[in-house]
Amino acid sequence: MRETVSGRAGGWRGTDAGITIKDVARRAGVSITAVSHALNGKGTLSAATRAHIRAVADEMGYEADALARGLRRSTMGAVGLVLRSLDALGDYTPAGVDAFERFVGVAASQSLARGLSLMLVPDLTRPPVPPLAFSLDGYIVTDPHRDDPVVALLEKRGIPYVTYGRPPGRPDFRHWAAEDDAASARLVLAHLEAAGARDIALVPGTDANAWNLDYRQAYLDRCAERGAAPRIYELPERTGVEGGAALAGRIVAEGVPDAVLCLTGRHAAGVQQGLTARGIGVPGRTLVATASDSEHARTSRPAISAVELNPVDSVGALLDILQALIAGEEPDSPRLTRARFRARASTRR
Amino acid sequence: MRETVSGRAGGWRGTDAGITIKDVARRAGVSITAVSHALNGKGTLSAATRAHIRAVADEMGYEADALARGLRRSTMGAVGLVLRSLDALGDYTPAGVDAFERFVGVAASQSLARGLSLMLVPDLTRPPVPPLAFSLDGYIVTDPHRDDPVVALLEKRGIPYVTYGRPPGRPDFRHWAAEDDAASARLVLAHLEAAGARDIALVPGTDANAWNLDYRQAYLDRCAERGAAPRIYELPERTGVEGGAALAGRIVAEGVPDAVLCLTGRHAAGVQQGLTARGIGVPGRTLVATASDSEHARTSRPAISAVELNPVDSVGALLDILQALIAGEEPDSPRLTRARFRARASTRR
DNA sequence: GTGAAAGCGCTAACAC
DNA sequence: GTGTTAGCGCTTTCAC
Repeated sequence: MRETVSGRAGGWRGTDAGITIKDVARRAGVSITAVSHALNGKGTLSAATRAHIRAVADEMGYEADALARGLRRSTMGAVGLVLRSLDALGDYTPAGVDAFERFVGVAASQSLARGLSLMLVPDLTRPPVPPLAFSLDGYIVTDPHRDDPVVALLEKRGIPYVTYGRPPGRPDFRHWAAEDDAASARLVLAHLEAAGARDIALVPGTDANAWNLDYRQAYLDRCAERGAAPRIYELPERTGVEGGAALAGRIVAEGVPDAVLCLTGRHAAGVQQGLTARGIGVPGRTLVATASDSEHARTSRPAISAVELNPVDSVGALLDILQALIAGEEPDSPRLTRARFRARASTRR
Repeated sequence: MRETVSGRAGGWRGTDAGITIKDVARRAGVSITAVSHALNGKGTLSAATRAHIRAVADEMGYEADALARGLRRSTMGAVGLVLRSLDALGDYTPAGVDAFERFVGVAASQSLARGLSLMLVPDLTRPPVPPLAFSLDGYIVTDPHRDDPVVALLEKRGIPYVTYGRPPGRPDFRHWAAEDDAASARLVLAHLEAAGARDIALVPGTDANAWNLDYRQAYLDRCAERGAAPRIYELPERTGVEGGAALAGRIVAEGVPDAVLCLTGRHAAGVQQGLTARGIGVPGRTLVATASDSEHARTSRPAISAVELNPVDSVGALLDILQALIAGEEPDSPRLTRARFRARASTRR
């Protein structure tokens, strides 16, 4: 049947394209195997045949069908991105949480530069599971928490994945990259101390991801060093600005600290609001800083000092690792990147 | 061969999963045809068989392979997103251009809610073309410009697509949605007039997309109505804040207008900076506003009044249309959504 | 009402 | 060196 242009796009969708390997083979006067080998640099073909086939294929504008190729156990040229923090938040577009939007943008552009497409995938463990989910070449999972089911699923399926932020409780897992949170924490704390703060309160989130855990540990270490009593106020990420504002009351009631370090920008904005509303001046009476820069931090008055993540380097490292894994190589990992501290008015004395 | 669990994941990747239709068929004691029909609601099966097959499939955790299914001309459950403005900018993560990051986030979350995956795809007309690009069910193309090659390619391929913003020069094309730019333009202009502005300059970008064109037209209409002389300063989008700052010199040289309306937030921030640097007070001496809210607009001092886009409604409309197209139905389109004007200090008298 | 069989476009053994 | 052939997992005629 069908002796003209064969294939899906031929009789299926449009008018053009849908040129198949068959068409190229016929036109080049060779077998489809030859075409496949020529275009994939496999097998043993004479340089001449190879060149000829390539020329014909180019001329016809042939593009191998990714589906058929994928079906044959090759790779799809696409990786998935799962944002666990947003899964946890239950909202994929929370206002003012631009760190993730930036991460997505950077991930998309860098994937592209490496010839990969990026597919945004929601929590893989909850239906409806996106059809292509298990056909992707690999995954980037951001901020997995302890015993993360998404990680477990990928593991079970044998799908290569890397995590942005070490998966807590998995000391043997090495395929991750992240900013050096412990170093960032020391940086902020040193800055606060330099501004005269001694009694520093920490406001971490409740997700059990490496970010929360590592900051907390660095904070505790510092307290131990200084002989200071730790003051930790856990606050669920989802409570946002309001949660921070409400928490300010409790903090004040227990004695105004010299500084408050909030892990999320929204909490920091809320805490600062709450403090100010209670007559506690920032940075006059106490300092406020956040471990993740966000629009809320930048637009608060005074502007809130913040650790600015480094999505460009982190995504680059993650893709390096992931591509190595997909290629079956042993990646050089984990990799730590450097975040920057942005001193703003909220900690300026 | 292979009488255990067959299939790709079986002998290919992991340990688990990769349950194929064959496995289900064997376990249910029926043919694979029966399984296919039962699970897709096709063919003529007895209710009992159907139910039994479904039960077995569920129990086994069977998920049809999207690749194989796609190969057989079904749908992939995934749509592509092409951001033309960013293609034009040559930078997928420009600082402060958060409108697109928001759009991506909203598009991802809403697609998910409809059981679609979203794949970010770069300029389809430039190699390397992402392998899956032509296998996707449809596309959302944002801000296509006149004679857009991406649109032409999709058209030629017969791939369903919708555009965010009318494709200029294609009056017959109806599969688009967007904020009502003309209405937004009138809103801003009316606001500026209410603040006493009579001589208003317009700073559009140079991309020939509907957004630039429609604002310009609305502006010209207003000038005609009022008998005012139009003052238009075209400025390439990519020039960003610096471009705006530089332009301010030219604007001042030609006489300080009562107000400047910039289409991009970065231009507005730059123009305001440039004006201020030249001793032209904002909002004292002249007003500044932008047609697209951005971080630059919000964080400028004074904060710049801006039209805030409505990605939630727009993306919803786009997906409605796209899903209808994919289903072969005639969609209800085009659809206009409502943007909001945010009055800020830069236009407050 | 049910199932055998023919592919979708491609890759990879394995002959020639 | 090159081509034949057997599938990947699925959908879909078309016999039974």
